[in-house]
Amino acid sequence: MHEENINSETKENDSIKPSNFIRDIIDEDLKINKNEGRVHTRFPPEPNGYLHIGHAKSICLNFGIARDYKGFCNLRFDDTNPAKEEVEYVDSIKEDIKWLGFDWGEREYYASDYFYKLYDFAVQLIKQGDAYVDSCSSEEIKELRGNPTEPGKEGPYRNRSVEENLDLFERMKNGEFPDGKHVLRAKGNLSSPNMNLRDSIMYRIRHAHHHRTGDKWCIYPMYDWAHGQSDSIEKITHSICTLEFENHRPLYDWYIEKLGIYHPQQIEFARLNLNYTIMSKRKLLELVEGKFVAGWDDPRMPTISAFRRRGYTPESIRTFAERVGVAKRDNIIDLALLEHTLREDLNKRAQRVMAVLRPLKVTITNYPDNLVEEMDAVNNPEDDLMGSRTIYFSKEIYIEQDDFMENPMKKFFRLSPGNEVRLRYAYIIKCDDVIKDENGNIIELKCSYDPETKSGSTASQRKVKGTIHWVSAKHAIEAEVRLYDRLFTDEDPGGHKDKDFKEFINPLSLEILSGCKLEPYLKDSNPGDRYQFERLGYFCADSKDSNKDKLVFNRTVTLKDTWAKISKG
RNA sequence: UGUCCCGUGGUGUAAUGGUAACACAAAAGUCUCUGGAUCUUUUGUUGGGGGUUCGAGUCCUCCCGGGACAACCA
Repeated sequence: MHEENINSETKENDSIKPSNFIRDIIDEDLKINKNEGRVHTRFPPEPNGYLHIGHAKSICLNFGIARDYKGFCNLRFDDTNPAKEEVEYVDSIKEDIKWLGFDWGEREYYASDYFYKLYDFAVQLIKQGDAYVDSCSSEEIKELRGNPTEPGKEGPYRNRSVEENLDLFERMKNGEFPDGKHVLRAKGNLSSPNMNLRDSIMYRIRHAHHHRTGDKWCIYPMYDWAHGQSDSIEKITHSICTLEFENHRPLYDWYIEKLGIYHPQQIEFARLNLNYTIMSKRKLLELVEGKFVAGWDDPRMPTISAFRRRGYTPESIRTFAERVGVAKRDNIIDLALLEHTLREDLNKRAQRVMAVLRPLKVTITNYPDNLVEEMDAVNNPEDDLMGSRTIYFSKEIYIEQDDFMENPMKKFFRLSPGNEVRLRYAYIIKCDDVIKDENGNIIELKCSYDPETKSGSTASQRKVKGTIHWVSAKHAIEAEVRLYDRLFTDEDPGGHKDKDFKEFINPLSLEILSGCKLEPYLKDSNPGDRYQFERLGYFCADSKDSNKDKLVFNRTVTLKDTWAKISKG
């Protein structure tokens, strides 16, 4: 492995602690010594898909608070629905959190760890008359629940005796009934304007195999019943979740109070939305299952594993999570902000290298046939410690097709007939002749160089307007390069009622280039290594497909390209 | 038309009754052997009405707008 400093941690600006309303609440709690001064959060993913950038925000929030307040953050898998959950997801979630740079220590928990405890809590509520077994079908329950403007109605089973409820519930647990036969419900308030309080379902019967408890259980707790009690068991002080659970908070509090157990505080914040991106796990799963992308870690996905594979650094994602802030209003963050934090980080750390993606052969007619010159190239102008490397120059080189224009438009500073350009770290060349094939395609350029202009020489002061990158033909190595662009053409692909989000998939989101010419320095690159291809962008050796025999690079992000703006407008 | 939540430049976030700020984006310029980076500059903001106050983005009130909620999902 090239042990560049890009693979090591760099300092972030976390000397300035972020301020937000949640930290304000914690500060106030600490002031009155609530929870004996403890701060304990948790990150509670459901293992039913891969984590995405929105989860990264939540991870940074929860683990960041624990870190800054010298508290703890638990990792707790919310695995209460065996139908959707898999160990593959558990493993990927752990990997992603670690990669982001957070550590849950020994505190890896599962809601399923508490199934017995939860069962006992349920028995307690039944005995108190606060829960009952309902034998209505789901359709009947829905019917009786009413709607936001009309109160619900009492069903025929609501006033069963405690004994009968206890008996039925135990038999539910023992597997005496088929799926859907009964449910356990909280005895709430059927006319509450908050639908969540209208006898929320606590348990349903599911004869299903669970990834951790196997076939031990055939009743599974619902989210509302499992979550708050799990928080309480773990003595979580601040249970931070997203806005859609706001209406659930009264129920969260109700269960805790009825049970008389430790009362964590639920606080809701607005989830992250990114333009040109879809964040719904259901839709992401649809993209994966429908083969619209190559998998959860396809570099076009907004998942953490995809960002990793694409070449994003964990630091840049953490910085991003900090910059987007935490508040309660709905937001759509500009993708440009994420790309900015990425470039900012990569600019400081990425090894520079020259690579020609769409090669155009250039023969330097007045250069000696067999001469090879060695030149010194700076590895990172932002970091002297990264040193320099040797590059090779010879009579035949490749330049980028985009760096030549037969009929240059104004402000085109690169190569054109009769014009000069500097070859980075080498000489100034002039285009004398354009060679075309029978179809009129440009296949080669004949140029002449000015021997007096070698980089670094005292006589090299002559200025030309443009500098381009190049690779010596005889020294070049080949690679496949995958150019990734945004997956959707619409700013809000999921926001159209009349159109399916998949209609907005960008047909140009992936372009695969083969036969790209790289400077030989890259031959030892390892999967995951990140580079800046000068003047093009940041690239990362693909972690799955790149190897010694076939190098594959993913474009992480382009450099800012003011020329693209000029040439378009 | 029930309950809850939310409205600050184009996008986000801050200002905790006292000069509306920061970042991104956009635009102009500087510099440059990366049309990158750097540096400089510019544009542009408190949803509306009423009230309290010496003073309101902030407190009160009404209105307007947006979002969430009627899975045996989380």
